[in-house]
Formats: sequence, structure tokens, C-alpha cells
Amino acid sequence: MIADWTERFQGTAALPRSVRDRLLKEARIVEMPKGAQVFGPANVPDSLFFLYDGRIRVSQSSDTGRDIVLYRVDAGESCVLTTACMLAEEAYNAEGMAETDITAIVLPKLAFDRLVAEEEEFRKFVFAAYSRRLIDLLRVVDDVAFGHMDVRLAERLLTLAGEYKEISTTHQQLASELGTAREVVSRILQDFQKREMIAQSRGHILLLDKQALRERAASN
Amino acid sequence: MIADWTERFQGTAALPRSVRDRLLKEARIVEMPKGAQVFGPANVPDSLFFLYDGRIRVSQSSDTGRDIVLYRVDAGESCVLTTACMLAEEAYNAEGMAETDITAIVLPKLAFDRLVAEEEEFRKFVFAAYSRRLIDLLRVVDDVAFGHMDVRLAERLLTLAGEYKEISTTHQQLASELGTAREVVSRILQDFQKREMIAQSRGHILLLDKQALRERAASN
DNA sequence: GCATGTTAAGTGACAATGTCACTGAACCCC
DNA sequence: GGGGTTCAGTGACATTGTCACTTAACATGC
Repeated sequence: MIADWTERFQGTAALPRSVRDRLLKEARIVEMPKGAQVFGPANVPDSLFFLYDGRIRVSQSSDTGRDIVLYRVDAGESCVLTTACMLAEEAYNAEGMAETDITAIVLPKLAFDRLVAEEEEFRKFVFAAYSRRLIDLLRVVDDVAFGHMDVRLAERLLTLAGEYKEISTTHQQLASELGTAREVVSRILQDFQKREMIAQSRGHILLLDKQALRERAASN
Repeated sequence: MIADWTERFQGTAALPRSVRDRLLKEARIVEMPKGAQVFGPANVPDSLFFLYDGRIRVSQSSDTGRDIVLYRVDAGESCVLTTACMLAEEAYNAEGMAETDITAIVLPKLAFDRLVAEEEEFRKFVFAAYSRRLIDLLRVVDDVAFGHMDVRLAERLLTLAGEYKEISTTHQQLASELGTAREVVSRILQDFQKREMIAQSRGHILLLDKQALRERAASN
């Protein structure tokens, strides 16, 4: 159980005790299992989403069946794309998917609006969240429009591995990260393998030479 | 001279007279000639930008010299990317360029913040502006990652022409719209020409068969 | 007029990426 | 251990990106 989730968010931790107590009453705590769709074209929420724990992957699908990951929402962040979707009339096809089991705080639209009006700290938090996502998307556009696939893949491998050396993922999943086709990922990974930067087995990739990958990720 | 610019914007026209009068005092009116850089990496504004008249093209540049247009800001809209840029620490490389002579209203950050706090109408306007841009960027990502160049080019030709039949632009400029290379645009336009969808002369494109272009733009 | 420089557009070769249809390999489960 | 399923490898080809170059259109000064 969660004692006081308002501790967890930069935008709420700085608020006066009275406001936070009100929030605790008004918000709902939601848990979802890994793999659940948090939001999507058929499932547009009407509230603000704070991610208390876990990670959400926000991706976009083409009608030809290819996917691309736009960004990830980590614990402590809010997911503003949902609020954007509320306002948008147009059809769009972004979806949020729970990448781990998640715990989220759902704040009704009305409470959200009042909070934005009354609390400067919270306002800053919300605008920062929007800005953060705009910047994230600028980065995606830059990568997709101008980046080379081997560079992007090297970069993504390092990100996904974090401090570890092994990644459990399929070529198809990597392709869906980058918005490309599986065959392209296979080709590039084979090249990486030939250069002994990685080793592969079904569903697993071992990063043998992170330094070389970092160099590749920084090149071009 | 502008009599009362608050008439012009959805977010300000609905405000009480007293608030609008205060705005008229606090905001500054700025004019810029066609071709001027409204904002950019070296020129980050610290205020909210309302575009009163004209049009701004927001584009992103790669370090290899290619460009892509992200969206356009029309009269009556605000440009929130500037506010996003304020908050972002990271280097980004989007720039806003006056596509016509423009007249803009510059609202100091402080006045902006107070307005967001006090006026629900204005708040709605600001959030709608953010959402609009997020959606625009989603569209760009979708196009670049999954769209075919001939389709995108046909679409862009129709948009740029509007109700007219002729466009005055170079292949290079079209390439910079779409984030591709001039040679690619030349190739595709030659194909369109062969099919008698367009006619070309140096610096000009005549749309002969808009219907065919629309079909191409809708295909794939 | 004409020479000259500049910008726009065309061209061919090649590399990188996307698409398709298929094969082979690893894993799962009974 | 057989049979189905998912994952990865392969070759052919289409599209797009890159490079180095040529040709054409326009602008300017004489």
C-alpha cells in the first residue's frame, strides 16, 4: 500500500500539507499488470496520469504494422500525452503500454484544473512535463529523419542494457523500438556480431564491447 | 496599428474586459520582416509568443545540412515550442522562421503565469496549444518513419498550393520541407511530370491534375 | 547584344534501407 | 521424439540517400 504518494512527485511534494491531503482524497490509485494498455486510440482517459511506480512505453503504430517507440514514462513522471489526446479531435495512433507492473495515480480533470490554477509549483511541474515530451519528440524526429540505423541501433542497445551486459529481446522488438523492419535489425546485428561488438542467441543479445558500441552510437 | 489584439485570440477574446485591458498594457507588440528568425538555438525567448498576423515556419536542422518542417504557426495561434525551449536544458535545433512579415504579441513570463493561474479560458487555450503541437509532431513522426516519399510530396504540393494551381519553390526547398535530399525530390517530380500530374519550370511547379495528386497523397 | 557567374535542375553510380517470399533453427509442449 | 510455433537468416529487388558531376536558366555588367 502507498502511504503518501504526493511525496513522490516533484510537482506535489512541494505543495502545502492541506493541499496534499485534499489530493490524497480526490485521486484514485490504479494498478495495472505488465503488458496492459494504459491508453490508446480506443481508450482515451479523461484524467491526468501520474506514474507512481513502473515504466510505460509510449509508441506509435503505422497501418502497415510497423511500430516506433516515442518515449518512456518513468516513475515520478506524468503522462501528458493522454491530456493532449483528450483535446485532439483528430485520429492519432499512439498508445501507452505498461512495460512493467505499474502503479499510477489518476487525478480527475476537475481536480487537475483547480490545482493548476491554485498552485504555482504544480503548474511548473505540468508545463515541464509537456516541454519534456515535446523535446523527446523533437529528438525522435531528428533520429528518424536524419539518423543512420546502425547508429540508432547501437544507441538503443546501450540504453536498453543500462548497466548490464545482456538484453533479452527479439530482433522484431528492436525493430519496433526504432520504427524499422526486422530484417534491417538482423542485418545490422550480424554486422555487429562479425565485428565482435555483440554475441547473439535466440532472444538474447550480449554486449561484448560497449566501448565500440558507444563509438558507433556517437558516429555519423 | 493594432486596436485591440485580445479580440484576435480564442484564449483572450473570452476574458473579462478588465483582464484584457491589463494585458494590453503588459504585452509588447513586435514586428518582424519576412525571413527573420523568430527563435532558434542561439535565440531562446523567455516569453509567450502570440502570432497576430503572418505565418511562422518551425523546422529542424540536422548537422548534415538537411532540414525538415515540423509545423507552421498561423495568425491567431501561439507558439509554445518557445516556452518548451526555455525549460529544456538539452541542446535542440528547432528554429522558427517568419515566412511572411509578421506581427506578434509578446507576453512576459510573469504575466503569462498569472494569466494561467487566474483565467480558466486562457488555461484551456494554452493547453490546447501544447496539445496541438504534440499532435502535429506525432504526425511528423508517423510520416517520416512510415510514409512514402512520393505520397508525402504529393500531399505537400497540394497543401502549399492551397486553392491555387502554381507553387513558386525550388526542389531544394521542397526537400527541406520533407527532410529529404533534393535529388529525391527531383526524381519524384520527374515521375509526376511524366504522368502529366504537374508541369515544371525553374522555380515553379504547376499542378495540372490535382485529383491525381490527391489520389497519390491518399495512397499507400 | 554577349560573356560570365550563380543558382536550379538533371544524371549515373553506388550505398543504405525497406519489402517480400522463403528457408532453417531453436524452443515448446505433449 | 514428433509436430507446431516463434525467431532468425537469406537473396532478390524497390525505394531512398549520397556523391560527384553536367547541363540549363537566370542575373549582371560590359
